[in-house]
Amino acid sequence: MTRRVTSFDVAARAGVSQSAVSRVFSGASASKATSDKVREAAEALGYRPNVLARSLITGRSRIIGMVVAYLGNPFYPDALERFSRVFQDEGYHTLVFTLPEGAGDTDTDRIIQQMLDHQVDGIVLASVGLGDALAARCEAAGIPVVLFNRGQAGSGLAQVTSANRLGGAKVAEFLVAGGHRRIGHVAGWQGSSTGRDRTEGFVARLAELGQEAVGIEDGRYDHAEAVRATDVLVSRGVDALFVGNDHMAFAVMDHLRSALGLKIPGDVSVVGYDDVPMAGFAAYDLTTVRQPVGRMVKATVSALVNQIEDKSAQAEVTEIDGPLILRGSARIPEGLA
Amino acid sequence: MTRRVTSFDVAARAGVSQSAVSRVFSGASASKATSDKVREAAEALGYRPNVLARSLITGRSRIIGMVVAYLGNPFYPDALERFSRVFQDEGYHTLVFTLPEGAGDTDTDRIIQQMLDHQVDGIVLASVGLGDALAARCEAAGIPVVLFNRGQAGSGLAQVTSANRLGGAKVAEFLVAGGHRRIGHVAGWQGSSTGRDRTEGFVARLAELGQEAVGIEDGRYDHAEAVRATDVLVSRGVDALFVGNDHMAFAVMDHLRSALGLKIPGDVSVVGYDDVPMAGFAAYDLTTVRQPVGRMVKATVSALVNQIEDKSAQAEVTEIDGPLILRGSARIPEGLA
DNA sequence: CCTGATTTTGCACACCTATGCAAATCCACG
DNA sequence: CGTGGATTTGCATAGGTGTGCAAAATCAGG
Repeated sequence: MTRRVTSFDVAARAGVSQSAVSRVFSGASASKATSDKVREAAEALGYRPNVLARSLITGRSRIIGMVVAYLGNPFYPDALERFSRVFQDEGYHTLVFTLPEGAGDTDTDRIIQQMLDHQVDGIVLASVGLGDALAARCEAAGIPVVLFNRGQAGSGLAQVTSANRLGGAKVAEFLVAGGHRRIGHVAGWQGSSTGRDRTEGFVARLAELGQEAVGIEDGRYDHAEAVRATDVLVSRGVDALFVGNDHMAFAVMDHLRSALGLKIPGDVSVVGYDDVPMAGFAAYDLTTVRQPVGRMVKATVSALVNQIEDKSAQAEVTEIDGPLILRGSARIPEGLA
Repeated sequence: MTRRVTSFDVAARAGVSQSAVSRVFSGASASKATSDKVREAAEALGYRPNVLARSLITGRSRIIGMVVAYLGNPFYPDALERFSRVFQDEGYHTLVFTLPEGAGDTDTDRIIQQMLDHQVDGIVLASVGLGDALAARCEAAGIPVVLFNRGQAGSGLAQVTSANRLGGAKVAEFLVAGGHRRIGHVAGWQGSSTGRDRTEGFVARLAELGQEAVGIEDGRYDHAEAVRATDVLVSRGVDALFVGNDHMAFAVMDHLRSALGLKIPGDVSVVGYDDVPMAGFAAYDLTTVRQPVGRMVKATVSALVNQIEDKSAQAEVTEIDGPLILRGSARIPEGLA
């Protein structure tokens, strides 16, 4: 295999110095004349700047570390695909880090170390399941971080979520307006801010409307747990269930229909959260609160890039509102179409 | 922020030369004595070798380029997550490249160029939707490539697939044994080897059993196309459908039940391909051929790593057999439990 | 203790680009 | 043409590691 073409080769051919070549390709000042000569020579030789050498000296890799924990919930692959695309458009690339199932401190440390090794310019933490420790250490390492779909109160970290409290409230209003009087809640993991916020907004609005949940069970964003929670709530005679995310809602609906023989929404109305593509499939036809993935991703990227390019930029906290999508899994109040 | 700790700092503290430090950390020969001194000093200073500098000089980045096109089919996120994990264990990392929807040659070239820029050590092409051009150019660039879940006859490229022909044959046997006599096929994209192979195996076995498909329609691995195909086949009075992958099978089942009011498997049996997690959900309970993702991923990684570490290693072509998973979406022949 | 074979070590350079600094060039104006 | 100021250019070095080569150290054996 032939040797790589370097900036020296281009310089020689263009009759200028290596630094001139460097300046042309890094966008620094250069006269029209040399710029033209350099570009022509580069074109002829097939020259491309060596990203590694460039990163070595500038200390910027144009690589983003993306930490994910569980792609089984289809919300995340969707987000990941968009992230990759948007970052690509911004001239960054996405290095994926996967945290093992029951990730302990050792694993966390190893991941961080690996990200530091690769000198990632920024980090996206894209999973509610990631412990606070990880975020704290990234922060400590001096690398810009944005939490995606996950908050952390008082941490001073940038974060992008949907309007979870508001979303929970919308569901409460919708179910009450639908005439439900025995409402249960299979909550998102209460160890996560998204889970807690949705639950809080839901409960608060319910109270304002003069109702109280028949029961609240933590589904931990897990299929088996959600099924267990469903059993508990059904035994208390619920006529509607607000489920902490779509992924659990599918398990809940399956269980209600197949194992318990209940009709949806005849016997029980079900409302989810996320509006993943599958929610629109006829088999579920799930009424749910949409998380606007596209806008959330764009906001995350822009917040991160801001922090990278202007280290003094302070951490933004963004909340994006999403609509309640009406489908067939929950009784629809009269006059709402 | 404080300056990075370099191998010189460690050398100074350990009372040896920088090259000694380098040798210790790159596993070259070094006496026990210096090795100990160096490790101790490194520990004390918190030294870690600079990956960029190392890559710059060795020309090996320990980064794998992973090209994906569509994560909407849950088979791929599952694979991606496993890839990331297995590569991590092997000391590699995964840089994700996303190909836009209707990717033309321009996009393809750009992706390749970016992978070359980052000097990836190897490439995994993980999507049936990727054109042959991409694979050819990676090959031409002299970078080891493995096709995942995708073949390319006579290309000389390494590839890992499931036993698609055999899988198709299994479905044919199963449906015929189940007493079906009007069998239709919503095929996987016939522009891909996986799609073609499954169809071929299916058709051939059907012929051996003295039957012929009532109709074969290309579903192109797309929801809308699959629905269209279903309409065509139902109009010909099918009593069973073999669908080219689970992702389409869900759309087919939704359409059969909701739009056409047919019972599964009462009126029509449905069999899919992949056995993605969702296939086990009660709402679909899909009988399907399992693609053993775990083993396929391991085989892919091992084939790629082999090629990277021994450039003369020839491209392996691996086919992994997977079982037919019996569930409730298709009539089960007597005596098969 | 000496010799030859073997291992370990240090020196110096290569990898390729960005950038501070000073010299050189350019431009406009008197 | 001369002068001051603004731009452009080249020189030299930094960024941190791996590695060929020769010198030094170690070891075994007589």
